[in-house]
Amino acid sequence: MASEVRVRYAPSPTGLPHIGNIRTAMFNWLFARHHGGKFVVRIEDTDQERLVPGAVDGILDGLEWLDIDWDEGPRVGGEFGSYFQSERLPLYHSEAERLIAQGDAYRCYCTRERLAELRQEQERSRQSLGYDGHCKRLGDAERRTLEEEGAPCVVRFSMPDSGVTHLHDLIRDDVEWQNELVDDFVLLKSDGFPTYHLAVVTDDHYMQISHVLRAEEWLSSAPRHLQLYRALGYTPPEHGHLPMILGPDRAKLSKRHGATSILEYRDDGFLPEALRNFMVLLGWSLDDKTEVMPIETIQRYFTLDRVGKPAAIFDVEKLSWMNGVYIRDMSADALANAIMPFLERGLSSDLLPVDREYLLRIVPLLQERLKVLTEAPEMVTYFFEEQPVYDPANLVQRGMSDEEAIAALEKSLPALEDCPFTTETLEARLRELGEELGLTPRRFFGTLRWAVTGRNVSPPLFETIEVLGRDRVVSRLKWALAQLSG
RNA sequence: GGCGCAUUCGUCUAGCGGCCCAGGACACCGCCCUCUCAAGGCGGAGAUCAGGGGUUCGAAUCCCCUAUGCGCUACCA
Repeated sequence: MASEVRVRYAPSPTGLPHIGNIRTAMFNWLFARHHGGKFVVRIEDTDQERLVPGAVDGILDGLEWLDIDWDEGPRVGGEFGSYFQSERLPLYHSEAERLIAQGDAYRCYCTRERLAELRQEQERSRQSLGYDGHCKRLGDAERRTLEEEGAPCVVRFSMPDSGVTHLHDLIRDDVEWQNELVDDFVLLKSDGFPTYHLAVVTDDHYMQISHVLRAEEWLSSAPRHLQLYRALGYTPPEHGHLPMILGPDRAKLSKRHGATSILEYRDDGFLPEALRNFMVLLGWSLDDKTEVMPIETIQRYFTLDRVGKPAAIFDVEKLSWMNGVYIRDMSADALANAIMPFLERGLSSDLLPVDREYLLRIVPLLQERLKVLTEAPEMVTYFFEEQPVYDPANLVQRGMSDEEAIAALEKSLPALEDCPFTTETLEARLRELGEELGLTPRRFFGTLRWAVTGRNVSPPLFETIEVLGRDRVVSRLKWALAQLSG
């Protein structure tokens, strides 16, 4: 590629970005990293009415959490700033004025009422929708009068009324539109802010964006943008319209599809690495079998020719599976760090603070049983409780008599009191004891499991006993015995 | 209504004319392992490649039509 690759992610701070939006950001970022180019973030805050306070930080925090770094934009600056469109108004105005002077745009004084009526009328008569060009045909005198009156107005782009606009899309190949079918869209709103169309085209030009990679929902706007580039005398960047991500109901992702913001996935116990890996697979693939791969691999092989066209449905089940894969791959230390905030939030306060050394020994026991971090607190409570509370009836396993259960506990106590406390020695000793008692491992260990953890499922018994330590285990066995004989 | 895009197992996908009566993964089912739960291993079921026409010796792959889905059709992005 002759000139430098420069791509951008241009979110509008009207809310927190959902997974589809971030996936688009990530594809841009991957494209930039793959080509050794620049990834810029630009905030498209041109709709004053829909601005949501805090949205910008939410967006940027989400990117940072995913470790998607940007070379230019908010928080990092850059030579093409400002990276907030609301701070670039004079630029849009001068571009609009130029277009008016050239005859490629005109002021439109149509009221919202007239526009609404027009639309109604068009719908009624089943005509194609769109502005009818009323103000384009205003006479000079008429126009002057309105101007002198200071009538509110917008600036509209004057679309060619014939010919076709052609786009060679990097993902969808060749697409064409009849110019007469696209109406004279608004460039500048009456509040002086540009619309997306004007802002995106001028900024992409001045920020020297080489490739516009955005979601497919923008494909219909491409002819407008292409015509704008032409009228402004700019060379348009390459375009690639990425497949969209749909909710389980096949509709465009929105707030009602559960987790909306990217940060919610963090709070729901997903790892950024897993989410990233999963997201990239929505619309891109390496080959016919590789799915779990490090980000370096993804960056190395990320090319547009491996991006698919059809929209994808977001499947949380598979994300959870992949999260589990990533969890199993972590070091005990890293997992302990990742889990800590969830324990601090999910464990009852009297069990806090968590002893990190102790946690480090627990972590290997739950590592391969964890899918999402939020499951952790529930899985480890009995490691921290003084005495788990449960129905003593559970100590008597199915097919066992009360006497057998009592005997199992009574005989185990002295063994646990003097046996070297390692998984191996404990296992050898207790297996032997089980045989002496004539109990199947299933029943014997089942009883002990309840006594030790207060649960019917847990990590392997002997490991669990070792980690819990002699004092806790002995006292829990005594408690169990007291319950049964009491 | 108009315009545009899309269409391979329930879901994510491989496939860019013969390797495909279609491969992998999640989920599902079974077996093995086993002190429970997982993890892991092995196996199974699951797609007449949306439907119909062509082109070709040969089509999931190219062309046309239809259907369906989605997107756009705002002084929202």
